[in-house]
Amino acid sequence: MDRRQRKTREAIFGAFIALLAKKSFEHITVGEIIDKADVGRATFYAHFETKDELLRALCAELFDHVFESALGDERAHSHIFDCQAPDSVFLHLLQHLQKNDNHILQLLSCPNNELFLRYFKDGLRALIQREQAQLGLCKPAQLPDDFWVNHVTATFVETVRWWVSHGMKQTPQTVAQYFLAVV
Amino acid sequence: MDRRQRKTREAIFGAFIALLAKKSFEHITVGEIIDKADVGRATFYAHFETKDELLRALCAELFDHVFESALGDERAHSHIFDCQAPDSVFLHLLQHLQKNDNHILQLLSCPNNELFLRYFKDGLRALIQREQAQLGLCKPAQLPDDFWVNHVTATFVETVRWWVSHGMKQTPQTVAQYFLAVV
DNA sequence: TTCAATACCGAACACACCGTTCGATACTAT
DNA sequence: ATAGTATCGAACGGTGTGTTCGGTATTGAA
Repeated sequence: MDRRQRKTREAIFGAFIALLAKKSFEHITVGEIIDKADVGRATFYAHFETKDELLRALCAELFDHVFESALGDERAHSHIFDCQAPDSVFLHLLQHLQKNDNHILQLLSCPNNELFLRYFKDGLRALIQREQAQLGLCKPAQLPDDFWVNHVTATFVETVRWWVSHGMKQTPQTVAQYFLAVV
Repeated sequence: MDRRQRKTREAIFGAFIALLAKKSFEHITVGEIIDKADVGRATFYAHFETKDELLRALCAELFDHVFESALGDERAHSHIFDCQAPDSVFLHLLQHLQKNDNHILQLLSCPNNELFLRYFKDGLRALIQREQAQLGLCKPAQLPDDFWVNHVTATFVETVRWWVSHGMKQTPQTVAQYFLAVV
């Protein structure tokens, strides 16, 4: 990819993330983004059709990375799926989040984080759906499968939300323990 | 209240709800609302300072009613808090929702229902926080109190969301049972 | 180094929506 | 009957969007 394209794209993402830390998505204007990114208006629209599409691209970039790396590590160190450590995937995700890769945490705790929580949840649901059997969670017998998957997913997302909104004072181990206690 | 005021207010609410069933809040314009409600532009702004304020007023009207009626019934028929029926409050809420009072269900299942789910959740959290002891839920010992309250709240909201998004094919009893099975 | 491709700039434009104003009209409560 | 008030509707300034286009600067390959 052309170096100019790359730099522009990163400048826009950077400006966007910085703005998202201060105000909600709806109140951010394209004008503000291109000012902070210091790119021309036409340039912005050459990269992203609309502000919504920019958000989508950002989420894709961020969360794909999180889940791929989570799965990648799983595949690399397959011991994670051992019966002795059924909670490791969740713990691993929490630790990954704690490292604050790519400012994900700013986004998850910013004024209105619904957008990001939704992406997070969708990605996570796919992961849980796929690896359900290996996660060592025991589903109460009478529950429909999708209800259970949705419940586990929502509970983990909610746990993360609670964690970041309380300043992440607990260790990932503690949080993982809370999560497992209720699920 | 002046009959004209009342009619206008209801016309706006009605138009707003109808539009929300078709498209997301952000994509609804004041122009569309006043067209469908058949009121003048100035009239709209005489009632609501902004579109956001209209949403807030609608949510307040809807959910206050739900929770008040839930609590009202509790207070009236105090047997609901009997130890024999610790699940009755949740069941009652589900039954109340099933009656589809004031189109709440349309809103909870419309394209982006985040707005309503947030209001629903906030109201519900207050209720659970307050009546925690009487609800017959047993909290695992080591959990922080607010984590637990948040978890129960989020789980109930998520249960309702799952229910409506799957066409409410189950009876309130069944759904209440699913909820209690995971909480 | 040269050069064609292409990314960027920036100003201008048409368009849509917002929220306000104001004089005229119609309705309501008493 | 009348004073008070809600509504109408058109018009206006302001802000944000997404597009266009001619000119400039950078890039990657020959």
